Amino acid sequence: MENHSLPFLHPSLPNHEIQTNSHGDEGKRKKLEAEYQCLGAKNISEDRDGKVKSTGKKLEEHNESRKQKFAFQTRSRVDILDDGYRWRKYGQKTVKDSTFPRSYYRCTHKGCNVKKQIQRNSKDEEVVVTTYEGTHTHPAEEFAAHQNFEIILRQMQP
DNA sequence: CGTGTTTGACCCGCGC
DNA sequence: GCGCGGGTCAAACACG
Repeated sequence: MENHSLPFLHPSLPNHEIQTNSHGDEGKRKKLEAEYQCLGAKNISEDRDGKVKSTGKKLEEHNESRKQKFAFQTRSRVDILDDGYRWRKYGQKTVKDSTFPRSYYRCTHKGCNVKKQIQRNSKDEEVVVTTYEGTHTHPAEEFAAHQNFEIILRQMQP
């Protein structure tokens, strides 16, 4: 409330738990939660150099910038929540245990490699699982983030 | 024209 | 080693 940016995009935010509003797939949710916590604990190195010549892995930069993942669920009809950032879709895959595909977004900014994936639950169509990965290195645009901030907060509280 | 979406191919880790 | 599941690339396309 004191900042313009959303709380789940802050680097200093601890690992928030996934909203346990689902009345089904509790085991799966717990598994997902554990996975996310594990991912948040360890650092994920991104080495996607296999495109050109994957003769060997280049670990030139093993910086300790741990990519944190943060997932939460919201109840909304539309799966695109404008959080004040500009996202460019770069992929869409179908997950096995879900009838709806999962969309992959990336923040369109120079040097800001923040990824975000949006998945809709197959059981409850209204439930949208949003997973953020990384931290923005630039301020967000301030047009409608305020409104959506309130909406998301309202949806996140039990 | 510039920017974002679509969509199949490709890559990679993992289990068998 | 091979198939599968998941993540990404990038060319083609759509739209202002």
